[in-house]
Amino acid sequence: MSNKPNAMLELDNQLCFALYSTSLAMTRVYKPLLDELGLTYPQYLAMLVLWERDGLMVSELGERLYLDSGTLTPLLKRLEASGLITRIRAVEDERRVHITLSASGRKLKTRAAKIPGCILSASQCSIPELILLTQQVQALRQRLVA
Amino acid sequence: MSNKPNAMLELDNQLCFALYSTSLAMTRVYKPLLDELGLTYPQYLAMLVLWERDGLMVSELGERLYLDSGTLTPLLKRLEASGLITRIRAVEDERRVHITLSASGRKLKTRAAKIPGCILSASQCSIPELILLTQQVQALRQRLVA
DNA sequence: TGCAAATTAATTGCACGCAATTTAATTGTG
DNA sequence: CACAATTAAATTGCGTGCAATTAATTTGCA
Repeated sequence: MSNKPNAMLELDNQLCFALYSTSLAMTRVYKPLLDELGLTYPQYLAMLVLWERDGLMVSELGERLYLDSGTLTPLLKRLEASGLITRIRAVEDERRVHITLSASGRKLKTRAAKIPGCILSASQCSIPELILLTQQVQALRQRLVA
Repeated sequence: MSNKPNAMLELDNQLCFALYSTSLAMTRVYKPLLDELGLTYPQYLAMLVLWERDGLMVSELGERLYLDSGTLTPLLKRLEASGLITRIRAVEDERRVHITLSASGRKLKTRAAKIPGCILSASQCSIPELILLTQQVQALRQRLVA
């Protein structure tokens, strides 16, 4: 910053805009890679969660992704329509819906495996630099949601 | 990362998700502050640009914000409907539309002046830490758009 | 000069995010 | 047991982002 009167209001001094514009830039880099898999970027994030742990409820998926059912329900319906997941009401508590990978949903993970390397090379970051930046941004997120 | 087989595909190892979720968390912190001004977060960004330099063309605004006319045209129409800006076709080149602040658009800057401080306190960051993180994220953005 | 190429916004269609509400099921309390 | 409170997901409505297309204007070149 500086001693200019409104330096705090300048776009390029704002962390929020750096995050916003960089996140969108990241999504644009993913786009052609995800097009090959038939996924949007938020759908890809949901698949990442399910590849780690299958059978989560919608609300558990939402906690992992910081998204609510208003966002996830239609997104998951599209993944179901694509044949990647199934949405099944829990018998023990019919309010809950469990999200389960289909065979083709599990199989897609192998095709997705090359994506992180592509992104790494596009970001032109060293691995340690990338890890540090990730941790710093995660730490900021934790302070913001508190 | 680690030596686990799919560590690169784990959600919490991904810089992209850190940026995405932190950017959304940031927007949620802004929401109540911007509600008072009657602005959405992207509208606020557009106003930040115009408070720095008035009379830009749509495409110049887009270069600053990394957004295209498909996003900006409807956003700017809403700002015009709110009475904060005017959209005027340039006489020298009628393809161009200049965005100009109205009196109330200029005046809104004084009410917005307190926002950066609120965000700073919510982010619980020291100023030097915030500046450094902003620069690192901006540098990543530059590499991604290249 | 004439006219194709390029430029600038606007439009269309789709997929998010999210606030607010609704629906359905379960829990807790008297 | 009854029934209000709570919980989980779905729905509705609005404002982005963005690809693809369109419309209007200007530029550049034969």
